[in-house]
Amino acid sequence: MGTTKQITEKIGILLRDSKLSVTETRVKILELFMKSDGALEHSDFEKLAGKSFDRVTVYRTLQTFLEKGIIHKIPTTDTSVRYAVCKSECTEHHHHDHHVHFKCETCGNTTCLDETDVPNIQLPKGYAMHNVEVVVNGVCKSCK
Amino acid sequence: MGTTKQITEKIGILLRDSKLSVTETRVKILELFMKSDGALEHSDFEKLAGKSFDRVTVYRTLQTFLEKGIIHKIPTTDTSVRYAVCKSECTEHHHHDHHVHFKCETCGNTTCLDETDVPNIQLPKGYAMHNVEVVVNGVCKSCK
DNA sequence: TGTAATTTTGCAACAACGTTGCAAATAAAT
DNA sequence: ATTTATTTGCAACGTTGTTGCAAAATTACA
Ligand SMILES: [Mn+2]
Ligand SMILES: [Mn+2]
Ligand SMILES: [Zn+2]
Ligand SMILES: [Zn+2]
Repeated sequence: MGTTKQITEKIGILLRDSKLSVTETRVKILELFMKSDGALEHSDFEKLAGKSFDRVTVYRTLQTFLEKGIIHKIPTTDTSVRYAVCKSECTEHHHHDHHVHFKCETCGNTTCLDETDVPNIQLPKGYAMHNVEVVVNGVCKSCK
Repeated sequence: MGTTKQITEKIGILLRDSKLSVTETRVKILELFMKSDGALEHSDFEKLAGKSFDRVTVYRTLQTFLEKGIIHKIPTTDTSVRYAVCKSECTEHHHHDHHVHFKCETCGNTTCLDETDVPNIQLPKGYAMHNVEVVVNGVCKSCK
């Protein structure tokens, strides 16, 4: 994962590549993503970072990152929205997160299984497939 | 699908089988589920049924149906929660909705593809799988 | 069928979440 | 360094979801 300094530098490059100004909030939020091993939801940022930035700013920042292909959403069955950082293949114009997500019923963490590809699905005739989301529920490695 | 009278009768049986009182609200909500071809979310009931029942009652009714295995949730990437009626195999103690869900990007409808089984997933070592949720995004038959 | 016991509903009040407009602060461009 | 463009924080507001409680409806039972 690298030192804090390396991470900060990496984040600066990532933001500039996405044509985004490098601001304290954006850097801090990306740091939290990179230091966390699971997906994060909106309320996590207030918990993890204290009240160091405004709720509104967090909403706007996540929205911007989403549009730029820096983070992606993960489906849930509750009213929360979870986000995780994308791999380098994602761009402003196209997301490529073809991996499986795992939700641990014990610790509650949601993680990207980057090495686990989503399988082929055979749809009924007449349906056009654009992308497939897979979320596996169970018990994760750490909780077993 | 049957006549309205047949549906009402079916709903009465379903409720009694689940050891639930047969109330106007419950019958009405199940009717809306059965007459809709897609999944419904909370706000749909207020739209479809006018203000004929209270918001709180809808929340409580959906919660009850969920616990009794009458409906199941479908994952989303926004703050909504979608529900659809279960097939007969689901019980109070165990859900068996091993089918794929489809979200149409054109009409916005989410449907259960009851005939499309969720595929096998090979998880990394150390993970225990309990169940798999699959949501396919694309364009549905009617919108094509 | 009538009455008592149980369950469900609707209301009020509240808390949490999410959005918008706008002025002040910050970052980028020159 | 100054100007220009972007981002942030605040206030205000609307929406969504929760809880306690009394009234109403349903069920159980005589
Ligand atoms: Mn992911
Ligand atoms: Mn379904
Ligand atoms: Zn875990
Ligand atoms: Zn459609």
